Amino acid sequence: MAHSRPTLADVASTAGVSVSTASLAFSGSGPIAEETRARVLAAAERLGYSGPNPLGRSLRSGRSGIAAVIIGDHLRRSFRDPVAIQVLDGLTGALGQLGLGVLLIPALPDPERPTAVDPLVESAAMDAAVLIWGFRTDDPVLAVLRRRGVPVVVGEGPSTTTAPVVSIDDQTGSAALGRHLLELGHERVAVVSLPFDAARRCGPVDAARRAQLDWAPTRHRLLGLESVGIRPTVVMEAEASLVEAGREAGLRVLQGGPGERPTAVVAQSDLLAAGVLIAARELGLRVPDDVSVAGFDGLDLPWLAPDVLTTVVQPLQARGEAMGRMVGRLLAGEEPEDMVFDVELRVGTTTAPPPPR
Amino acid sequence: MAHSRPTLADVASTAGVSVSTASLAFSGSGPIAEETRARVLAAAERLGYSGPNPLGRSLRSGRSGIAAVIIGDHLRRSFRDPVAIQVLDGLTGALGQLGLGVLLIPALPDPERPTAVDPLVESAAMDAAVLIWGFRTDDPVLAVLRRRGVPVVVGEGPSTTTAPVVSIDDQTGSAALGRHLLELGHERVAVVSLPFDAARRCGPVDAARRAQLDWAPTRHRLLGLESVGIRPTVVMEAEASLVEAGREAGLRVLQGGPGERPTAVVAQSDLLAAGVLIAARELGLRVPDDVSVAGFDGLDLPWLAPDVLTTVVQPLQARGEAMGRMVGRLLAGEEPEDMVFDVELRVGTTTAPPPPR
DNA sequence: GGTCTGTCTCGAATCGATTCGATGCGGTGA
DNA sequence: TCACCGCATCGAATCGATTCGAGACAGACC
Repeated sequence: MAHSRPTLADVASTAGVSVSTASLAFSGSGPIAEETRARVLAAAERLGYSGPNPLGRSLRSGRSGIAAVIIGDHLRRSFRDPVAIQVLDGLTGALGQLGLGVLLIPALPDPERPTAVDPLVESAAMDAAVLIWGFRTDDPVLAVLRRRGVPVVVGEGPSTTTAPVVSIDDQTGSAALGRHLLELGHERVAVVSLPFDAARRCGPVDAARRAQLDWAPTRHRLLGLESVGIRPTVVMEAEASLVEAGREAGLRVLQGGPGERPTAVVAQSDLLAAGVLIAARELGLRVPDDVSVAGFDGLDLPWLAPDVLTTVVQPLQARGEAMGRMVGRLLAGEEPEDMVFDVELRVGTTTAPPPPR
Repeated sequence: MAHSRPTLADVASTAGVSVSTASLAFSGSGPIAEETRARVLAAAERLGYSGPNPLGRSLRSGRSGIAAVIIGDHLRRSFRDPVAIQVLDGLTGALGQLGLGVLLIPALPDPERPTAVDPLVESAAMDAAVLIWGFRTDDPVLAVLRRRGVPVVVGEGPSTTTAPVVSIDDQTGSAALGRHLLELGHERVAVVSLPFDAARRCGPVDAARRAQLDWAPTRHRLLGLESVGIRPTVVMEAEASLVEAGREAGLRVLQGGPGERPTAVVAQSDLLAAGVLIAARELGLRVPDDVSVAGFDGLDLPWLAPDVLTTVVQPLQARGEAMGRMVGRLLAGEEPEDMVFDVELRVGTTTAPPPPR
């Protein structure tokens, strides 16, 4: 007591009341005379007691006040994508409303021990977990959380789980974009895709690779195009949703003469699309005169000015907030349904009819 | 016991041992027969017991295994800056090594109640806190943490505190950049600065505003230029370290004819510099022929290609890691000194001698 | 005066683990 | 044979709070 921080018991004895009364003075859950309360608070002030220790409180209540946000990648890679940031921002806001803090866990899969899981996933205190990025259908993280009995919300990830999923209507949005390109008259459409899985290869996709496709947004956005009858001349898998990766993929996709190369490139994210724009510029191609470029996400990319990207707008922050609210419902004992947000095609200046032959 | 999750006591009684022995089987801190241990683990497996409850463990050990990372802004604003992301990435990595999780707290100052503090800062369980962004010298967050007795490491922030600070040598780096410009022959140098404080105005800085300058990197980078004799023709404060803000400030700074406008613009971050480049392009100015532009941070900005920004490179991830290690030393009871990283001038293609008159 | 009601306070149990000191036991050396 | 030692195990205290049921007391009413 001399050295360590004061406890509620110290405060109580200083104030001349019992521990339970002192507890009441802080929590306010129960009848207490105003005068007594003031005496307790004064004693606390005097001792430099700064409120009930959260650890003791947690143990008793069984709740830690923490929601884990688990990401299957390095932060420096995932969070260079403004998409992730905005979702996270909405999520922390909504969780904050619930009184929950956000424990950030970058749960990198270890290629050498694929079933191993970050120790924090295994043992950190958490009332719920949100998987927002980069998980496989059979991800061990999911298994560990289930074993621990932690309620889980899945942001972007496998849909074949027992956890509720908050996602966007990738497929419909992609289909709308596809129709837009068809109406403009495009026949040779190339796709620069998001990664297929954690392997993060970069290169053209063949049938074998296509069969491995495990990442939900990638698959749905591809299906959307195909659903309106577009057969991509090539699907070029990018290493990550980053400008640099889009540029690299763009350079490979846009090779060839006017008769061979695609007249339109659909990138599966705005950052990839920005990279493709840069690649086109480097190759001396005019957008949209020589080639049309479209993205996905609806980011605000001022440095593309004066170009305005044709893209599919998704509600990023709202998606994060919805994930947060779903955590709340899970904790309230409900069994929420999956949730799908609508998206909207926004036509900019980067798509136009294909060049005449 | 029927409904709730099994506890160590359940496992112990199932295995036919005492609770303390069962604890030993999991923690491994103490002698235990291999055979007994196996029996305990088997019982745990049978009951679906997934390891000791972190809350109980925490209460006993007095440690939560959590380090708070506190940011004085919305995530969607701070984290759109790759600088913040890379620092955070290094930080989480280093804290992970220590077995600490990262509790992310966006502690937005409430303009109506400036002394109020996010409830999580007030009451979340944490073994240490790292303030990485956007704090004033007399920030109430710091006061609350001190009252709670939480060890604090300051990333970018007030240097006049009792907490150790991990920073970079802004001033020397800025001075090197200043000398580079002087050697090229520049006389009219404008500055596009980082925000001065949380107020986030955007506009030219007058003496009164200059006196309010409370944000360490802004001040030091300004001092560095002045220390080599550069008197900026104007200091234009930007709203945030973002491309769009840099563009806006750049448009205002680059007004005027060849004889009036600055021949060089020093932006206090690479994102701001990128915005200035865009502004110059929009105004029909060639870089570096008509105007030189320099930044700070040393980011990888592929979409500026073929330009390569002249900038001051700072070790972002290493800085984050150092902050993490400093937390470790604080927890070990040491009293670490402040830490300052060196930076390095990297000359790119965006600076050249001023145009002849 | 006695009883009842309502308000305030208290003691003790509880949350789930860790840890320290004690105990029992088989084996060794004198 | 006895004292002693080390290993494995156990019991009980402990961490810091919350909460429930019980008790004390004052005022109101019959």
